[in-house]
Amino acid sequence: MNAILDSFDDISKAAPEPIYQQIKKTIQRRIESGDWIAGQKLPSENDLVVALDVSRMTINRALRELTQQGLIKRVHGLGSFVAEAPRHASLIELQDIALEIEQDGKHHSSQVLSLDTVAASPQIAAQLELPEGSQVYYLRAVHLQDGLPIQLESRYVNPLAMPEFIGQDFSGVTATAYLLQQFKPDEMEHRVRAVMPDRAQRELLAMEDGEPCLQLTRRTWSDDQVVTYVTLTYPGNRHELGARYATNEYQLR
Amino acid sequence: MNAILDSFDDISKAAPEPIYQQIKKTIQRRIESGDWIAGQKLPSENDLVVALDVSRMTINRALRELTQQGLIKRVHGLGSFVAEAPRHASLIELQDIALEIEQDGKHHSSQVLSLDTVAASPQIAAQLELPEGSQVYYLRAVHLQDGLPIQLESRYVNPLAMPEFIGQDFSGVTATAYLLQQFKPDEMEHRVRAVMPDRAQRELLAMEDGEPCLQLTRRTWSDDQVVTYVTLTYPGNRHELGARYATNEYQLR
DNA sequence: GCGCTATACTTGTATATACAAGTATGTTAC
DNA sequence: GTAACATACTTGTATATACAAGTATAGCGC
Repeated sequence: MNAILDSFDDISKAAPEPIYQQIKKTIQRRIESGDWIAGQKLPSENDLVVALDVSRMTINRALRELTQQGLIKRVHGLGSFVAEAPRHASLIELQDIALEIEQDGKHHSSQVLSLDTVAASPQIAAQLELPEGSQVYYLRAVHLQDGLPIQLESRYVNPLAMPEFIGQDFSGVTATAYLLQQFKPDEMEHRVRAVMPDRAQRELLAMEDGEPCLQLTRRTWSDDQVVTYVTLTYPGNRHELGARYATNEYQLR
Repeated sequence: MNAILDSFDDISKAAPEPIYQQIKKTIQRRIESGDWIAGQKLPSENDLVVALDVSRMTINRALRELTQQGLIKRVHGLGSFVAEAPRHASLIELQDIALEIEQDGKHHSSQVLSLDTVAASPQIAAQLELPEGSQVYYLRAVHLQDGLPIQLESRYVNPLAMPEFIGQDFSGVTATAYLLQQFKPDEMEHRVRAVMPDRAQRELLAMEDGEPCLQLTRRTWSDDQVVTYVTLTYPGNRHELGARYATNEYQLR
């Protein structure tokens, strides 16, 4: 146990860096170096109070923030433990096509192809977690960047969750923007595939023969209901998904 | 100003929920409802101490955690302000192919096609941020899931950053796993495209004619150097990228 | 007008203390 | 043996207090 506490040599109250930060970094280094392994018990707050001659609140703050960062886990009444190593996740950001285009300094427009109430096929009903044959809203639209088609939107909406959807005018706002305004999603599922477009899609996207598409499908939950199930199809040669991040700009809990 | 403080009616010291939580939620609701707009100044800690009859440390904790969550911004000596609304980001997780396959309960194997030192083409040199014609390491490998090819890896490695790379044996560990073990990336860039494979790729991936591929390219930085630039090619009909998240499992700062 | 200083207000950090509440263990009563 | 209880140790929260340090402003001296 003393060996563990010895790790905390270099805590200095005179240093310009706050004490709680120094404690955090010390622990963080030990964990990331693999020196302390997952599940291992950390010294208790009181142990550290004695060893470092620092107030318990200061130590509490350090450990609390490490917990928020996912490096350690704390159990009320039991102690603090090194957390399992997080999955190494890399992330791609997806956002509303209209925003994305306009951030590029280009002009976005869209064209609604259809907006109807239809009976859900078994497949669609399953995706929306509704009984087969339920009435659902179905929107089809093309999004253009400087006049060139760049995204095909095929969206099913759960009328129980979004009754107003059918009456909206989507020439001005995108359905994505409208829905995000209406509710706060609490769960999302994404899939990205490469597919060959059928002829109708190829024509709508003004694509050459033999060109593939990037296809993104997304389901969005709110209140344990699937609100919307959307398939976005992009011409493979005209669009790519991507992002660049500093690795501490995002966090997975 | 009083109108703002009136929002804090429902703070109860007797409630089972901690006071700092109640304060956080109250503020969070006001911000998310659009009631308080970006840039608006919040009451100071001392204002809240008086208004809520709560210790300053409790309020400090609430505001500090809201800052960590990105909902507010605090300026030392000035005050606390409602933060700009975060971009609405949705994320896809990418991870080592070997891990992904084995988490699926399937068997991963890989085959190194080549591992050489080559002169970087202008394009490759640019991606690696090296002078044209630099010597770089070049690895090509196929990854198989239960014997079926599922990923083609084409990786360039900066020898200045990873001199040991060329001497490794990648039949046991994947290059991804090896590199992640060697250094901690501090920045990453991802792109996802749909492409048609050339004949060599099609054969390596055992694909039918006319099938598209999902192509992911990634650049990884450490110490402001590009360490590796990799292109991963997946058969479109055999693999998709995806993830499902509760929206508060990730966070973008 | 210009520059300096004093002042008031803000957030940031650290401490000492207190009590609540969860977990595990040992002990006692039956 | 088993159930109830006591105890020791842990984290979780809340308070009162103190000082440091950043920002803006008012007022003063010149």
